[in-house]
Amino acid sequence: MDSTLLKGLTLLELLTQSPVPVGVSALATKLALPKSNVHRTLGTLVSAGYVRRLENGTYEASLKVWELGMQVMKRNQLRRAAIAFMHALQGVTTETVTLVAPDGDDCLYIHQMEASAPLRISTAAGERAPAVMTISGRVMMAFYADAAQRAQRLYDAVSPRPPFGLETLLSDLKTIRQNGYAMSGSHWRPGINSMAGVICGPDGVPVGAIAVAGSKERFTDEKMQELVQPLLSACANVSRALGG
Amino acid sequence: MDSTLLKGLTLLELLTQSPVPVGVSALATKLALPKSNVHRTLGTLVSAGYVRRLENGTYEASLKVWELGMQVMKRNQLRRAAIAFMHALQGVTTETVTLVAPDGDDCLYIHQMEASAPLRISTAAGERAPAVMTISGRVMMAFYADAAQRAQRLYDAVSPRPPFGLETLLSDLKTIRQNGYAMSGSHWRPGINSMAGVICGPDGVPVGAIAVAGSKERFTDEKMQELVQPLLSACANVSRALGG
DNA sequence: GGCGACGTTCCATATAGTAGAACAGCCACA
DNA sequence: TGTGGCTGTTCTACTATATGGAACGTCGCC
Repeated sequence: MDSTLLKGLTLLELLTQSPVPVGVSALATKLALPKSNVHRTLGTLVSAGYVRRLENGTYEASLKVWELGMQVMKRNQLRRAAIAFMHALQGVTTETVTLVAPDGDDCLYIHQMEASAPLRISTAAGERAPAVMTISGRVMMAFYADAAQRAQRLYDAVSPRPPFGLETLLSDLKTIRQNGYAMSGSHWRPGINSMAGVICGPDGVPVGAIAVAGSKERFTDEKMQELVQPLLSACANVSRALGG
Repeated sequence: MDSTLLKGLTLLELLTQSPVPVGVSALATKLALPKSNVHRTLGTLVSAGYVRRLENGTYEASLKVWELGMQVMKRNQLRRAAIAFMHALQGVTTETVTLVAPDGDDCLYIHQMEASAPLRISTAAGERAPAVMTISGRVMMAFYADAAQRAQRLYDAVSPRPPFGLETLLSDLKTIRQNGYAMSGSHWRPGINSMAGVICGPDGVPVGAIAVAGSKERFTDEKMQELVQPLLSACANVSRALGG
């Protein structure tokens, strides 16, 4: 099943995750592969432009992966549909507005519009977090048809074990479903208030979420209450733009 | 030389460049490869998470490439060093500020801060353009030690043939070198005024450029003149932050 | 000066990818 | 309602291609 390709991709992933250039030996031990093998694979990755070889014989990922990735993101339906309405929402609040998509057990941070007073602590675009631990993830989970089963599966999958029980999660999801939006909790990052609404596709299945987050002191409960309607209408507009 | 890996990467590039999902046959003919081969390769790309198979048997690139690419970009030295000073520059002007890096014969658009009145026509982050055709590319070319040779090579490489002669380019570069910055031209995109300064690494070699661009009507010659000093100091600051 | 760890090169072996043919499903046109 | 031509997919014998151990040259450190 194309083990060579698979190995090359794994190698590329390792390099993209490494904060510093890596040598052949380190990569070889990490992949449990002979040095000569890794060396040749690195050679082809270099000749394809995905990896750069530094003068001291170490290797690092080039920007080619990023360039390809940006082409993909540029065409992303969710982002294209959401970006205008996010701008509008950004105009109403002064906090950080984030676009999130579900991806496996996690939610993936697609786009972020930083507040004028930027929120340094928050997760940035391109990162991911367990769905159970974020309001964005929760608001999406709440609106799946099989919400309860899915919640249990995701809850069991997350490690380390969350600081709350499964029952708490399930009742939270129920509340979210009733309200139509999710709020605060600050389970994921302490000191931060946040709220999120769900974006649904044509078939009513959650395909994304818009979240607003700010520091507890500035982004008070009152301000959040004022934002409920703008947030919900933004989400509704995006859902409609997607054909829902 | 790991032809399988090379082929898989080419396939991935094709998919990232395609605006719509593609079928096996189309990919096979484009790569001049047997269908069965492409089919198996697509299978491993899917199992690795880089490609998604749609229900109608067509394939499209997933966001995994983008996710990896964002990890690389997050660590990018140039971007990390420049972003704060770009923000400062953005505060002075109301136009679009762009960070550019040289990459082969092209310049690659690393980061873009949109103006309050956004400039829709300009090239976006993740895209690339021939160095000869942009002020950002020109300001970097002008400050290489072998500027003249490099200019000739890049001039000959670009197609279609530029609407200006090599002599014009060389004299332009000379002017740029004397001024310390590049201005306007609007060779690449008509109706747009633009200016750029160069960012140099520790060894004095150009490693990037900062460009400011706006519509001819709003971003007048006078406004550009006022921006020369802020732009140059921003570039100098970034160069210094890089150890230059 | 020599030990150890590094990146790199080489080459016989067999494994893993190749390519063609055959299959099954779909759609369009007659 | 066929039928022809297009999909994507499966299968298999073949051989070209990746494999991995051993040997090489080089650097830095004790």
